Amino acid sequence: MNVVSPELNSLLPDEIMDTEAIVMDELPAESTVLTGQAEAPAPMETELSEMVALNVVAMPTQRTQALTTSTTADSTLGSISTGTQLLLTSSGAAVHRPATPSAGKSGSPGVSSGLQKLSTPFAIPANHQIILNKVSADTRSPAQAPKQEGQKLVVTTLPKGGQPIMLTLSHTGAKAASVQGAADAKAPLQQFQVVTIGGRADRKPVMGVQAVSTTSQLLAPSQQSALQAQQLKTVQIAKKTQASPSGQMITKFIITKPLNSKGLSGQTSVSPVIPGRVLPQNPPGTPPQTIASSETATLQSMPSSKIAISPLKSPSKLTVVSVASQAPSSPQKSVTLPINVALGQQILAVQQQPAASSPAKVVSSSSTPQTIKPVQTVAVGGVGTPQYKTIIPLATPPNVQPIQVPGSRFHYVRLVTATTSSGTGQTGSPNTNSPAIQTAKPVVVNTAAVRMSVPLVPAQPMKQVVPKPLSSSSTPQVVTSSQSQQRLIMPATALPQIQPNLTNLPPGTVLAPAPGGANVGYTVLPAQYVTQLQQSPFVTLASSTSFSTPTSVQTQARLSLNGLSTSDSASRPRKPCNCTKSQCLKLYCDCFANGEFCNNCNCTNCFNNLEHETERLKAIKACLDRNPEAFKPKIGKGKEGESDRRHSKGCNCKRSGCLKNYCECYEAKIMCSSICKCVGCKNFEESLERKSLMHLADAAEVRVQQQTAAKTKLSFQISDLLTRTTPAVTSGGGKLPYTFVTKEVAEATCDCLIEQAEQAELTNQPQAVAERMILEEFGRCLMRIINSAGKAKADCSINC
DNA sequence: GAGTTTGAAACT
DNA sequence: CAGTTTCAAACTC
Repeated sequence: MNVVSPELNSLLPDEIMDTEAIVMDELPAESTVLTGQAEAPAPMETELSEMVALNVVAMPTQRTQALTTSTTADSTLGSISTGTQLLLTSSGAAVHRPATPSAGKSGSPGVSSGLQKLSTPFAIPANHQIILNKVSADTRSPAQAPKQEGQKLVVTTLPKGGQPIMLTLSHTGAKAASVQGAADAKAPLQQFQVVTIGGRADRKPVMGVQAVSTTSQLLAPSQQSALQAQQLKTVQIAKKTQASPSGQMITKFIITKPLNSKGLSGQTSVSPVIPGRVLPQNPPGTPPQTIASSETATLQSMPSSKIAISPLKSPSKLTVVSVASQAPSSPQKSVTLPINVALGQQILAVQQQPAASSPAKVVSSSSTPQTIKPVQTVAVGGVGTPQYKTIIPLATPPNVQPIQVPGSRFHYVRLVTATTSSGTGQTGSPNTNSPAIQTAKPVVVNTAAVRMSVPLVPAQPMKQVVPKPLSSSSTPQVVTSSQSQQRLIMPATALPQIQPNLTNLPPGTVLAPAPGGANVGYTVLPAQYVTQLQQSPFVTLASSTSFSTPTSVQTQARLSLNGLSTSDSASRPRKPCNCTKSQCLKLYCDCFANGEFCNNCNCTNCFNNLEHETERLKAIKACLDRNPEAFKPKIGKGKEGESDRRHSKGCNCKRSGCLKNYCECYEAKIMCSSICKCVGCKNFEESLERKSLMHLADAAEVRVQQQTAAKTKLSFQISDLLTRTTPAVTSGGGKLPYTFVTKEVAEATCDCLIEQAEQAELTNQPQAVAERMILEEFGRCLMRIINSAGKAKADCSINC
């Protein structure tokens, strides 16, 4: 499975891609010890054959089938008895540990290099489905990042006293050990994903699970701290057990890596973004946090899916997490999760695809709302710098839409919701006919090298973001921390039954929407984008629900975008472009240059959208070839002793004197610096022209603000007056008919008052005089209304 | 709104 | 790297 198609990948700059591969091949069927092909090299550096699908079929005896890792569709299932611990390692060491000594064969001790132990065995509930899409790549320092071969992925369940299922995706052997041991401080950190599927949200999370990477074990504590050792990620999902059509209780675990949306674009869908919660990232070394989900999640990745990752302005990886409950009527369903990341933004596409009719694949689970812990946090283990993520459940309309974030760059997010499954579960893209999915394999584990695009933009401080909760049942949570790259997890739809639990999701990790689920998808968005998301027409933030845990909302550092706070940029929606010839695929286009999709623009023949991903990626590549820093902010911090903000390249103005918006320095409200090559520059500190212009600009801005405030105030006053006065139209009474004060009348009155205020201001009238003029005008307006009403009343009495 | 000006981006 | 062209935004009327 390709994360990025070879064609597209070749277009991406090498420096932004890094590969981390874990490949697990088929595991022996009927084997308690499941061993994939150790050291399986990634077929391609750019290829992710990293779908990890673990399908556990819980029979009445809670038999668990799992652990088939392969790119092929013929993987067989291993049978695991109830309460067994399943340990998978990509290194070929997949160990099935029976809970009881006689329950099964003991796994190879060497396999559990990174997985130390599970404190308490858990029974595997039926009908559990989890899909984890794992993207393991250090996007920030790809060149320095050795390939992660020791990644470990732990999947466990927290059901009714059962036993956890643990998947360890680690490459054992001298190679992995040497790599890990020799990892320098810059080496990307391995990440753990622990997915816990529990029958109840309030159940105790897998606190006893300790996952220790090989690197962590080899390194001293101080080294681990420096390296920010692999992070344990725990996801607890409360599930609901439900019988499959065949009558079998099925627990499905699917762990996949991001999929490329190519070939799936036609089927992709984007749902409105609904606020969810902000999940703080655990600092390195902190115990994993657990989030309980209220529903059973069935997730399945499409093997052919790809993920296109383009340089991010922000080094953080985007994580899309989609957890949806599957409709009972659609036992067979698969979800394709195309992910595209371009221009520093990460485009996430999640698409459902019908799975082949395999009993093992058939999973029927109805999402059941369950009590969820009010405060849940998801720690996102970023490499080097932890990152918060915004996970947005995707809403129903099955289409793909970009999410625009004005003022910020690289915010592309493709949201594809898992559509409600039909009886046949036909919602998938025809292009994603991967055998692995169509052929129902109980367990498919694929981990492959991922060549990730690395954002070259420094991390930005986060602004305070308070996503609006969507449904009352959902528990959106906002958790902030001092960490940069905070992100929110936002439910896109009111899906009471869904409460995905995501903890410590690694950057780039994608959790696919449950196939046939309740149309729920999750995408991770940087917190700084939330503001735009709330404003974007593409994203509907439901305000019907309030956070159940308002106290969890914490103040976040404000993001700085080109020197402007996120709130500033967010409050000023980006202007729509008017490109006609560039197809919005060149830096002429502000949308493209800002890493945004065109949205509500006036452009013609626009290719800056999801429908032209290939062209867009090529354009991005071309831009980066010309200028590797093309998508970096132009306004950065200047040299020491200079202004804090300056243009990275400097302007080249010749005729504008750098006092018009033609000048990028002036436009950014910064003065020209020594690196500018402008002629006749007047944009410097002592410039009288500049001061004059600034003064005028400030005065104009103040005037606008005052007018706006006055208008708002007067409108409110008029509205209040009208609402407090009971309309009374009596046939013969003396009361005036306030019903004549219509909206139009009120607006006209406001206009009159504003006009009066402007006149007072233009004539430099003192404030007291101005207020008097306005009040007098208001009185005249009232009199006119009264007179008109009285006249109309008289006319009515005559005519009627 | 049409036309002009401007400078960054793209191209040679 | 420099000169030229293209492009879209800013600006003017």
